[in-house]
Amino acid sequence: MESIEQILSRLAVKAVKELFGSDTEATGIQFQKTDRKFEGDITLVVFPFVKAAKKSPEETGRMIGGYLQANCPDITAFNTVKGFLNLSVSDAYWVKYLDTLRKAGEPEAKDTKPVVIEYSSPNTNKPLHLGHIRNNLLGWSVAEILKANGYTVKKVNLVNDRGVHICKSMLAWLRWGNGETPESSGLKGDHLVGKYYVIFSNHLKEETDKMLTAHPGMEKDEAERQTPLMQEAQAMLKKWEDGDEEIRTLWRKMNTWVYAGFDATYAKLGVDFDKIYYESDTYLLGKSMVQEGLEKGVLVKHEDGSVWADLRDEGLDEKLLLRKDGTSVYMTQDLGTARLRQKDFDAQKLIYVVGNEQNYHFDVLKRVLRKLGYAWGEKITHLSYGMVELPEGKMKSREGTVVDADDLMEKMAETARETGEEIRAAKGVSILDEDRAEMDKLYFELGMGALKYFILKVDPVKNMLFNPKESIDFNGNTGPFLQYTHARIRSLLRKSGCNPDELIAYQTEGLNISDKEKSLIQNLAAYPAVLKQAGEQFSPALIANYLYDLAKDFNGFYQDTNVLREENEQLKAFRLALVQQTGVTLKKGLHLLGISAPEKM
RNA sequence: GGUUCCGUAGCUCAGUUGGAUAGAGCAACAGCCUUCUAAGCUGUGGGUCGAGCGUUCGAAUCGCUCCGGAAUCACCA
Repeated sequence: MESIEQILSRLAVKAVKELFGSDTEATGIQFQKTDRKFEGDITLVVFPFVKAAKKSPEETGRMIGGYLQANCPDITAFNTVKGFLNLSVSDAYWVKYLDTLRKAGEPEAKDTKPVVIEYSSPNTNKPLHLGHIRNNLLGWSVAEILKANGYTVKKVNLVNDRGVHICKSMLAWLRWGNGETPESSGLKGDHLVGKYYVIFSNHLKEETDKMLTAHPGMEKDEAERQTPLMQEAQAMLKKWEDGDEEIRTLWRKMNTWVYAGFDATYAKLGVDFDKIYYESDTYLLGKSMVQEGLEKGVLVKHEDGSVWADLRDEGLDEKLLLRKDGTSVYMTQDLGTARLRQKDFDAQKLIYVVGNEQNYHFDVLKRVLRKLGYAWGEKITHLSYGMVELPEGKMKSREGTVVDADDLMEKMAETARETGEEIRAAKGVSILDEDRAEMDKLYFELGMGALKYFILKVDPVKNMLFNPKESIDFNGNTGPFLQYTHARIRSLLRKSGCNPDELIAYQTEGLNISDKEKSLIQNLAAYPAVLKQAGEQFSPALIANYLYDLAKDFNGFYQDTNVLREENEQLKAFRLALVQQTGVTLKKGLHLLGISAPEKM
C-alpha cells in the first residue's frame, strides 16, 4: 500500500504542472506532520511554488489543496495557514495503513561484504570505567542498528595487551604484590591488576619528586623518564618484545586475570564480540609494514635509528612509527591490526568506535596507510564520540575521580531496587519469596535500562556530563519509562484476552478514529526512516529520542481512551492492534539500544 | 600558536534535506489513582538558540568574523 505522502507527492507534482504550468520533482515536495496547534494530519509546504503560482502563499495553498482534495478520495478537508497547507486524511486511510504497517517485513539482508566495527578496545592494566561504558554501548548499538538495516556486521574488540602500561602493573605486582591473586584477595582480576597500576603510579610520583629536588630545573617529563622505576618498566618492555620467557609467563598470568574480569563486565553490560584481536599478535605485522615502507622509500629513518612518516607536506607533522630501540608504538600496532582485519574480513567498511581525543590519530593512520599504498585504508571510518565528563571536569585516575564500570552498574541496580520498592510499598504490593529472583532480574534490567538510555540518548559527537551525586533518573525521559510503557502494553494485551504475540485482526472499514490514534500511526510509520537514518549517521540517539516520542504519544492516547472497555468490538480490535504495534516497535527499538523490554514490572 | 569538535530554559538534553508561536525531562508550583500498571497523565511559570554580519520568501539549522569551552599536535596507549 502506498503511503499518503507518496500519493500526495505525485498528485502535487501534477497540480503544480496543471495549475501553474511549472515542473517539479516529486522529491521536492516537502511534507511534515501537522503541528498539534492546527487542524489536519499532514502538511505540505507550499512556499517553493509561490513564485511559479504568482499568487500569495495562502492562495497557492488553497489552489493546491483544492486540487488534491478533488483528486484524492482520502483527503477530507484542508486549510492553509501562511504557506502551510494542512490536509486532513480520512479515517479509512489510517485504519488501512496501520494494517499494512503491521504486516510489513523486515528490511532485506544486503548480500554484501561485511561491515567490521571495533569497539571497547580496553587496556589490560586497569578495569573499565564510565568512558568505556559509553564506548561499549555505542559500538554494540551501532552494530545492531546496522544489522537491522540489513548489513552483515562483525563486532571486533582489540585488546591493548602489550606496552609499557602493562609492564608498570607487572613491575608493581612483582615488587609489592606478595603473590596476591584474585582468589587470595577476592578481587576481580581487572581490579587487582588495576590496583598495582595505581601502586606503580604512586611510587613513580614519589621518585619523580625526588628526581626533581635533586635536579632543580629539570622538565617533569624528563624527570619521570629518568626515574629508576620508569627505566625498569622500559627495560621490561624491551625484554617482553625480545620474548623473555619469565616476563612472558607473568604477563600471560596477569592478562588471564584481567580477561576474566572483563568478561564479567561485558556480560553485565550485555555486549559481545565476534572476534577479539590482541595487539601482541599484530604489532609484528605493523613493524613489518613499516619495514616495507622503509624499503619502498616512503618512510624515513632518523640518525638515531627511529623510523618516521613524514606528513609535513600534507600539513601535518612527522609521526613516529618505531622508537630508536626498535620497539613499536601505538600507530605501528594499529597499522598491523588494520591490515590483519582487512585480510580476515575483506570488509566494505571498517568502523572504529574510539573517543574524539584520538581524531588526530585516525587522521594520521589513514594517511600513513595511503602513503604505504594500501587502498583499503579509505574504508576506515572513525566513529568518534565525545568524552563523559564529571561536574568537576574530566575523570582523572590520579585524583581518584574515575567512575568504575562495575561499581556504577551495581549502583544502578541498587537504585532501581530502592525506587521499585518505594513504589510497591506505596501501592501496597508485597513481594513473595518465590518472586524474589525475578525481581532481582527486573531491578537489574531497569538499572541498566536507565544507564544505557541515559548514555545513548545523547548525540555521540557531543561531550556529555554525568553527575554521580544526582544519580541517573528513573522518571521522565528515561529508559525505565520506555520499559514501563512496554510492560503496560503487554499487560494490556494479556488482560484483553488476546494472545499478545498473535496479529490481532480487525475490520478495516467503517471505523471512526481520533486524532491521537492518527498521530500514533504516523509515528509508528516513521520507524523505518528513523532506523535508516540512525544507520547512516551511526547514531543510537536518533532511535532513543524517537522511542521517547513514541512512548509519550502512546501514553497520551492510552490515557484518554478506554481501550478495553470500548463497546464497538471492531473499534476495540483496531485499538488493540494499534497498542500491539506500538509494543512491537518499542521492543524493536529497545533491542537496538540493548535495553530489555520487560513483560511486566 | 596550528588543527578539529562543541555552545539551545536554572540543570541534563531533543530539534529531520533550512519551514508555522524553538520542544522534552529534571527542579518549582497546581490538579488527576473504588475502572485496563501513577516509574504515568494534565496544566502553570521559565529562552537575546554564545555575539554580530551575510544568503533566503523563511535561519537554532547554511556561510564569514569574533567570544567562550573541550580535545589534540608525545620515543603514552
